[in-house]
Amino acid sequence: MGTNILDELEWRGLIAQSTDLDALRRDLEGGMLTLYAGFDPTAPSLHAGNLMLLLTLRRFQQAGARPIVLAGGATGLIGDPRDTGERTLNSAETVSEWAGRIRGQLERFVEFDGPNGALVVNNLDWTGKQTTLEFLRDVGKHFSINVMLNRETVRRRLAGDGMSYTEFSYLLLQSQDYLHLYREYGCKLQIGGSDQWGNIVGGVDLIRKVEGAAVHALTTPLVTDSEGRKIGKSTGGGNVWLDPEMTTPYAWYQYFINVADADVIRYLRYFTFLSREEIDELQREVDERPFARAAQRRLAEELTTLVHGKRATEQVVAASQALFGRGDLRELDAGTLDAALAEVPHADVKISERPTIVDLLLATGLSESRSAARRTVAEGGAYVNNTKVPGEDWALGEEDLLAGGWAVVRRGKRNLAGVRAS
RNA sequence: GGCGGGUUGCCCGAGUGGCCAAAGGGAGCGGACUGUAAAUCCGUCGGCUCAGCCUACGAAGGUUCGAAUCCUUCACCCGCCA
Repeated sequence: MGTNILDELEWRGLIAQSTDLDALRRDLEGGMLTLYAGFDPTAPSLHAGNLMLLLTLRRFQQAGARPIVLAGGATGLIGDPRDTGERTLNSAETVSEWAGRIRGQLERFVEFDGPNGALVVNNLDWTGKQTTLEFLRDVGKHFSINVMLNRETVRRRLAGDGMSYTEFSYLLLQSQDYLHLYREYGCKLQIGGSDQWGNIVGGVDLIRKVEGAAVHALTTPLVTDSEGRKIGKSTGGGNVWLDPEMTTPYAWYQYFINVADADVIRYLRYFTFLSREEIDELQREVDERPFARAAQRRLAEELTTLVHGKRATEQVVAASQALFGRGDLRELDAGTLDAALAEVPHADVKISERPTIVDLLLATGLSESRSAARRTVAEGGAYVNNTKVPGEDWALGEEDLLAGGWAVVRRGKRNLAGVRAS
């Protein structure tokens, strides 16, 4: 069985911190290892940042381990403390709904068949019925306030606006989860992002104290781009979500095709299952022919296929080629335009109303307000069919229509939309 | 409960009666240069029926010709309390 999984993770750069790796290696060799990773429902969907951890779980499964994916129905009600400040509590209904949706997404990245088929659990199932007294006596007694106060996040928060008892307790809940999964399924490894290190070793300590067992912790690096932004934060600020309703497959693809040269090889290691040789080859491409963007294309295709499937990927690739290709838009036929523009925001307009460029930018959602649209035009950032629009009075006419009654509206270099005139 | 400090635009943060749609920084956005990259430079950055008007400096009310700035009340946050 795949005992070289740790070496694999190592060269991919997926190991940030760990407990005794040799001990983990021995456990991996000793039989089927069960491991888990938890995901809190803090939003209706997972985002690109969560994906790396999920894929790491999948790598372990491919190497013969049994993965447990945990949806944090309970922990999501409490909120993992972050440096920036106290979270706003979400209602129980909201968390429950989000947990359900996230659970559905989690299920897509692991296999359920076979001897090492995955398990999906929700920590509300064992935490929800626990009494406060049980919690305080059985779990709380094993945690030292002194140690907890020394945690990085806690210190930062105490130096700032403080922290509620609720969030302070989060560590105990997550630790208890690990203990529960150890007892129930013999789970001996928890993986998480490096910001989870404290929470994970909290569980490791708890298990040692109450069960006398040595279990493992492994974290993946927090992925930031070369500018220090978290992965999956689109330049607009919002997250890049797995849910196609929240981030279209086209937008997802575009996010990855725009990854900087300085980041793309790292991302290929983190997010794809390409071999070392294939990635080395792409590295050469980046070095020798950076303008070809071969690595970015591959990354975007792999990730779009992984999340949205092969068919959706073919469509967004075709759309991207049609819209970003050097060819003349007027040469595209109606079918190609229909397919391509279906992938980007689009709107219907009436040619008889002579919609101005401001109207088009607004209707397609490329601009958020008339002021913003006017500003864009004034700055020379508005284009129709790849031609710069001279002024805000410009209006769409019959002569501007492409096949199928389409016109391609663009804001800046890469924000595209379609308008269909009738 | 008492005392003290605080609440400004997406974020940080200056502003203590008019010159404030509000300094400065960050993020964002557009342009130039490029490779749908990075860096750099320039511009922009509440809304609208846009040389004007409307909304905005925790909330409500008040003083004043005029308030983010003064007064009152309220809410919330932070700190301290033998």
